[in-house]
Amino acid sequence: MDYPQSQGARAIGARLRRLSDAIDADAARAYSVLGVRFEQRWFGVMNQLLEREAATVGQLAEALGITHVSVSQTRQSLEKAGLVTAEADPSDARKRRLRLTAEGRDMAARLRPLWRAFDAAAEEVDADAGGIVARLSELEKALKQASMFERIMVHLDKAGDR
Amino acid sequence: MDYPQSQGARAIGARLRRLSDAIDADAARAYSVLGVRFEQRWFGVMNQLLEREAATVGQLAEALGITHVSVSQTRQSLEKAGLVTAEADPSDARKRRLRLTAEGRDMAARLRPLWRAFDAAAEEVDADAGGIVARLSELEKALKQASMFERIMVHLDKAGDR
DNA sequence: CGCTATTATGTAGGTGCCTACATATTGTCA
DNA sequence: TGACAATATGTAGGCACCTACATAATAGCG
Repeated sequence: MDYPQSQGARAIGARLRRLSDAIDADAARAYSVLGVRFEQRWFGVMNQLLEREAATVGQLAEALGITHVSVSQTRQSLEKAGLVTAEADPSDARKRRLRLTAEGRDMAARLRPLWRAFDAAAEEVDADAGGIVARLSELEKALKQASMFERIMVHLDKAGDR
Repeated sequence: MDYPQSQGARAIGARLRRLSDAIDADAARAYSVLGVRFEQRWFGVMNQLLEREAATVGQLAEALGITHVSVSQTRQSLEKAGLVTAEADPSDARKRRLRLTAEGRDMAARLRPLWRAFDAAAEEVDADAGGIVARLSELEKALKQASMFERIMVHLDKAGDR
């Protein structure tokens, strides 16, 4: 038994990160094997742009559940790679409308089999891990109901009572 | 239902990361409320040094399940903060022996109640999320048995057969 | 219409980990 | 004993996100 496991619940944050990093690294490796330069964070944005053709930074952020800053930064590297274009929205100069370029669409088509394989691998792993995905949903819900910070503070106050 | 949940298993890596980041941020906030400057990554190293008094970079890396590079970098910021000292091992000049300083011990003592509160909060969340910690262990085991990369490749080959 | 509040997105710097590569030390073997 | 393999740790750069702060545009109100 290694350290994270020996620590029970306390190492949960660290374990989540390491699992995430491991999965990301494996995905990167898969792209690399196909000879494709691809940033993992592009997937969410590209997938959304495939589904809806155009979207603003804010819309993507909301849809993906990340900050607008992350979307903005991702957008910049996507543009640099020629996969996405960004233009001001006609009805509101603050908004930037993002679209896949033809090259972006080609890339997505090319990666479709790989993304399918990702899906299959992920479902397999979910089954092997006793339904981790449903548990993640529950964890997200639990933290939305009461954040770790709030919980920590409650226990800290209790300790202070002694 | 937001995007990560709507994507089922495929967004597992991203979800793990976001949960991890959220928990880290909450922990950071708790330290901040106590007026303590503390890096989350210090916890694992400091806890080990409390338990065993001295340890090498390699030992800590193995115990914590992270790379020696991460330990080395953490050690450097801990030293800079005056919480840890590092000296060459008497029996092997390559090895660096790390120890908590008196200041490091004081810091740990001071944080004990907070770490206790972390533990309690984490166990609470584990219970609320239907035993996520055990599922994480199963996920770790599943990925050790067959990595995401290997699984992706298997499915990719299958797709190629069509 | 002018002012203020709100909204949209960008810049800067940071987090905790990783891989690739590098250097120095120790161990082993002929 | 010397050469080479193995071991220990460090440097550099990267990843995908975050918060704080900033600027510009729009909405709303008197």
